Amino acid sequence: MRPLYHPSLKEITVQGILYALSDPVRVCIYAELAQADSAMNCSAFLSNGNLKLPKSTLSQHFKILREAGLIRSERKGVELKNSTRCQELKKKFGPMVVGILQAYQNEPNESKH
Amino acid sequence: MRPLYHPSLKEITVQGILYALSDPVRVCIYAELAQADSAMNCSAFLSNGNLKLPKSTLSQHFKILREAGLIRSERKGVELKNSTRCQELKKKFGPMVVGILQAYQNEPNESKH
DNA sequence: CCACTAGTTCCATAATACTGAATAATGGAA
DNA sequence: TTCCATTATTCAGTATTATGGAACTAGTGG
Repeated sequence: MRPLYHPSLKEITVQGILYALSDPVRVCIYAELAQADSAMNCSAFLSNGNLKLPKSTLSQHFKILREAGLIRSERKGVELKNSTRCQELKKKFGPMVVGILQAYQNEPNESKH
Repeated sequence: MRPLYHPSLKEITVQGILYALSDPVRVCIYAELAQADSAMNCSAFLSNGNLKLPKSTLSQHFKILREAGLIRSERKGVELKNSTRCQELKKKFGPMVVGILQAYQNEPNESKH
């Protein structure tokens, strides 16, 4: 298995972030990670109420979030612990990412969780 | 030709906006419209330096921006005058859209224009 | 070593996007 | 009005990208 690639802050682009968050599943994952007080592993989303996706699809979504620079994934034994890189991103992109999260979380959308 | 559809503020969603801005061409168009002091028509982007796309493709991109609620297009004779709906969106989504624009425009990316 | 769990990779299928060509709509000139 | 130039949209074929089941890799514990 290949090592997990995390882009450096320099390599992260607005475009990459927007692309990663353009998918409903990925915003949902990201928003949940942002709200969580500790790192979550991928399989926490396997039967997570609204998200009913096979693990191969989830794995792909996590990869896209990771390679866009939105999340950090650390191996802990057999599982991956995922957390957001919000603080880092704030330094580079200002209020963009938090703005997206807030707008998403304020939205009166019932199919979110 | 069908009439141009513009969603009402209520119908505009974070997800729709993120999807619309997930494409490099569309962010480019949107950023340029946001910077322009007057409405621009579609064909202004036909041979606009970095954007070298057929008009059918551009037309599709404008449609997506419009139906996501990001821009407003008004027919003026044979052309369309496009402008952003930034002010409206600010009311509903707070700093999200402006945050995206600022981050995009601050980015030291040479292939933007 | 074997079984179990967590994620990843592969690949066939499904869904989207791109774009040249045809079409529609408008305005102006003859 | 009729014709023509201009602007933008629609259509259809092709190309690109996403999805998800099956096979696989890796770590952990018995």
